[in-house]
This record gives sequence, structure tokens and C-alpha cells, in this order.
Amino acid sequence: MEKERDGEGGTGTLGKAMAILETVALSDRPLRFTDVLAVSGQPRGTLHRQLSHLVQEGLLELRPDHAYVPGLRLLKLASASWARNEVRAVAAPFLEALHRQTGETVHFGVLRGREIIYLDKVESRQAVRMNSQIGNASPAFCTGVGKAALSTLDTAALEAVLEGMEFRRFTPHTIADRPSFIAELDRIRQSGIAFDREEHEPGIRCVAAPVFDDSRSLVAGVSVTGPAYRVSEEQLLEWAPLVRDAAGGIMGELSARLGPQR
Amino acid sequence: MEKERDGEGGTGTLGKAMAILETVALSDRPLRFTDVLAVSGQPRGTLHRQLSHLVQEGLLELRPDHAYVPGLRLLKLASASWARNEVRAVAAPFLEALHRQTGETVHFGVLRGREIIYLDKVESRQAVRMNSQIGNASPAFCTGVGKAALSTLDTAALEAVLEGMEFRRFTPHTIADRPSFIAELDRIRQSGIAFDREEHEPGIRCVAAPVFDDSRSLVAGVSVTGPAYRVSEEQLLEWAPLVRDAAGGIMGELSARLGPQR
DNA sequence: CCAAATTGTTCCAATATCTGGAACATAGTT
DNA sequence: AACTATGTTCCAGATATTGGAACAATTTGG
Repeated sequence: MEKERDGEGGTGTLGKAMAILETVALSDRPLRFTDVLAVSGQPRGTLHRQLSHLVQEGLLELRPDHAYVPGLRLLKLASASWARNEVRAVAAPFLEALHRQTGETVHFGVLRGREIIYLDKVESRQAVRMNSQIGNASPAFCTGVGKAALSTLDTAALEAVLEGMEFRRFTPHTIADRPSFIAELDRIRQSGIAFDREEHEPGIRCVAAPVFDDSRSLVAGVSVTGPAYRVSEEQLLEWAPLVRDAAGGIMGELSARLGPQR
Repeated sequence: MEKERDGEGGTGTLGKAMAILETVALSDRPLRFTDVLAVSGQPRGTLHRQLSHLVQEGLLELRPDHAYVPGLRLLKLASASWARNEVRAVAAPFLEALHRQTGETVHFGVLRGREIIYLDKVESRQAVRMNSQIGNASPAFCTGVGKAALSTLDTAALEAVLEGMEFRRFTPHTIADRPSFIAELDRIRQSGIAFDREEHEPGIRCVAAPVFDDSRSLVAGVSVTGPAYRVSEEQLLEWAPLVRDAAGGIMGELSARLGPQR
């Protein structure tokens, strides 16, 4: 058997189980046993038992056609994770205010490694439902919220994140090399505002501000997003102070509410 | 070491990890190490490593004040689970139609053991956000959706669910004993419609219809819910056909879309 | 201010659990 | 029917987990 794989794994059995769970859950199509086998690189017997355990625990479901799909137990757990998230609860009223002021979509996401995980979203005219965006992970380097968040890291922490970051080019405007990206972060630090000029999705612009605490145990961001045909770059500039105020308000409330007792 | 505990566990390491995760995630307050220790009944060293693993995997987070809270990785996984749920996707348009017809809140949930897990919810006038209800689990025996779902089970399956069901009395109207409940299910089978007459929450009424497939591998329900002051029992009766039609529509679409290939 | 108690963390031999190769089933195909 | 691809089970050997006890850090009380 292999000795140690370094980078990933680490948590023994649980880590392997989670790796498989994520493979299946984050795939965009149902995977059959053989599909997972190819990705995981584990021996058949082993993988079979691991998948069985995941199914028994309700984390995966095995459909009659032998395809594995994410299980409902994940939903139950996540609903708790979301409902009890203190940071999200503190931010919510500020997000709603920002939405009323701008009329456009407001996002709130936290940095996790090289990704931004969206915790909340406020937008208008749309049937109410768990937005596909919430819980979604996007690359940090090409989103407004992500760039704002990254701009607050110190040199060491930033280096750790940049190390091995894949600058995938999503649009012609994506900042897709390290020197340009570092220059961009400098501009963001100066102004306290990050722009996304169609860097992640064509036709989508956004203005964002960072939300963080002293120890950087929380690194997040707020943004206002809109379609380019409706939201000019001048418009983004006008909204910048509002976004910065919202971010400031959230930080003030956080230090007041969470600072004392912890 | 203990040999076998029967009832729970079963999946070895993973099962134990999930039990702890659930303890922490579903608790209504942040638990400290000792709190978890008391509930889990495991030795300190063991529990400590298990919690560490969960934290390393991002399923839990350890705050500076030594309190464990649900981690963000759960959100990421759940978002995939929700977005890719085929049944939910099929049901969505019918739920929206039902909401337009009634103007009240529409729920869609699937039966999982003795609980209903809500997969979707459509309601009006409310800021868009992941509804706290989605992913939430409610007892099946006292909700409209739950009773509708249970009414479709055969004797054996129903017995398995009733076995050990706790008929907690949530309101004065809760049907809280087995004979009455079985009689209620008979009525529901006759009419194909379940009512919740303030049985789960005071002041909340609801009318529901079951959604299921031939093999009962899917057992779910749709409902329309409203406050008693606005929604009379006569109103519920008027809506019953609409709810039944929505349920029928979902089932038709399901058998058409999922039947052939699987 | 120091002692005692509480809470959290680390260590390691014993052992339950997981691993993985191979044999065994079960579809699906020619 | 023979063949292939796919899924499932088995068991000796490798590994991770267990749980008691010792250790460290924090809080409480005299």
C-alpha cells in the first residue's frame, strides 16, 4: 500500500470518503461505479465498500440504474450550516439595504482557499427558491468578491493562495497572469474597492468591497452585480461608496457582536 | 472494545464521524468539546481526533473560543445536491403554477424515514434567499406533506415507519396516537388529499397531495400552506383539486422523464 | 497569589477496521 | 451459447482507530 501522498488525504478514512463524496456530488452528471473507479484510482473492492458506506449514511443515493447521485442528508446538514451561520445573519440586513439602494443583485461570499463560497444573495423579481448560487464555489481570482477578499491578505497568506493558483481565462477580460493580478490587488488595496469588468462571465459587471476581521480569520466580500448593458462602469463607480459602507457596516456589527464574547 | 451496537452506526468510521457531525451541526447552539463529549459518550482522546478530522475536512469549524460550528464545505456539497436533484427540477414548474393559482406558500418535500425533507418552497413577497425551510426536516406524522406521503406506503413499509415513531404533540390538534393516526391515513387514502389543521404549528393550515412512483422508491408530497386567519377549511377544500392536479402533473412528468432510461 | 478543578491536547500499545487482489456474480452483446 | 463489461463478495495482510493515561492550559476558589 502507498505510504503517504502528502498534499491531500490526511484524515485517513474520512478524508478518502469525503474525496469520493465530492467527486460524485460535484460532478455535473450522475456517475456510475466504473466512472468513479476511473477518477478515484482506488481498487474496485475498496471503492465499492466506500461507496456502499456513503449510501448507507444517506450522503449518496444509488439509483436503480446504478448511478450515484448526491443524497438528501447533505441538504439537511447544509440547511443547518446556513441557518446558523452568524456572519451571514449579521450581513443579511446590510445586503438587503444595498439591494434596495442599487436595485441590482447583491452577493455575499467568504474566501475559502482559492475559492469564494457564496453565503447569500439578494435579487429582485424571481421566484423564491434556494438560489443555485448559494453554497456555490467560484474561483476567487476573477470575481469581484474574491478579489476584494484576497486584497486583505498579508504577503505570506497571499503567497500561499497564489501558489498553485490556476489562472484560467474565463473571458477575454480575465486577468490571467500573476504579475497583472498582483498589480490589480495593489489597486484594490489603494481604493478599498474591487471591480469585475466582465472577467468571470461575459456581459456581467460588478463592484465589490472586502469584509474581514483583524485576525483575518474571516475574509469575505460584498458585491453589487449587473448586466453590462444596464450597468455602466460609471454606474459602478457611483455605487462604490454604498458597497464600501455596507462592508463597513457589516464589519462594525461583527466586531460588536462577535468580538466581546469570543 | 464493544462488539456491535446493533441499531445505529454500521458504517464503521464514517458512521461515527457522521453521528458527531450531525450532533454538532443540528444542535441549536455552538457546542464546546465537553458538550460533544457528554452527548457522544466516547472517550476523550477518540472524540478529540474525530473532531479534528472533521475540522480538517472543512465539515466543522473550530472557532477561537473553542466552539464547534458547521463548516462551509457542507454548503458547497449541499448546493450540488440541490441543484442536481432531478425530482426537484421536474416539480419546480408545477410548484410555481400552484403558487400562482392559490397565492399561498407551496411546499415540496420527500419522505425520508420518519421525516419529511423539504426540497423546495415557493412563496411571495420575501427577499430572495435560501429559505431556512429548504433542507429542513420535519416530522412526517403531523405535516400535510408527510401524511400524504405516508398514505402511499404499503402495510409493511408503514409498519416499519410507525415502529418507534414518537407522536409528539405539537399543538392541541396534533394527531398524537397510533389508532387515530391510522384512521387519518385511511381517510387520506380514500380522498387522495391530506389536511393539516393546525397540527404542527398553531395558526397554520395546509392541504397536501402525495407524489410517488410505482416502486415507492420516491415518496413525496406537495402542499399549499397558509395562516388560519386567511385560509379557511373551505378554502382548503377548494384548493384540493389544484393540489391533486399538481401532484398528478409531477408524477406524469416523472414517469415520462425518468421512467424510460432508468 | 497559589492550589485545585476543569477543560482541552497528546501519546502509544492493543485491536477493530480498512485495504486490495482475486475469485465470483450478473447483466449486456455478438 | 460464448464473450465482454460491469458490478459484488471474500479474506489475509496493512493500516487507522481506539481508549486509557499522562500532559498542558485554562478557569475557579480559597
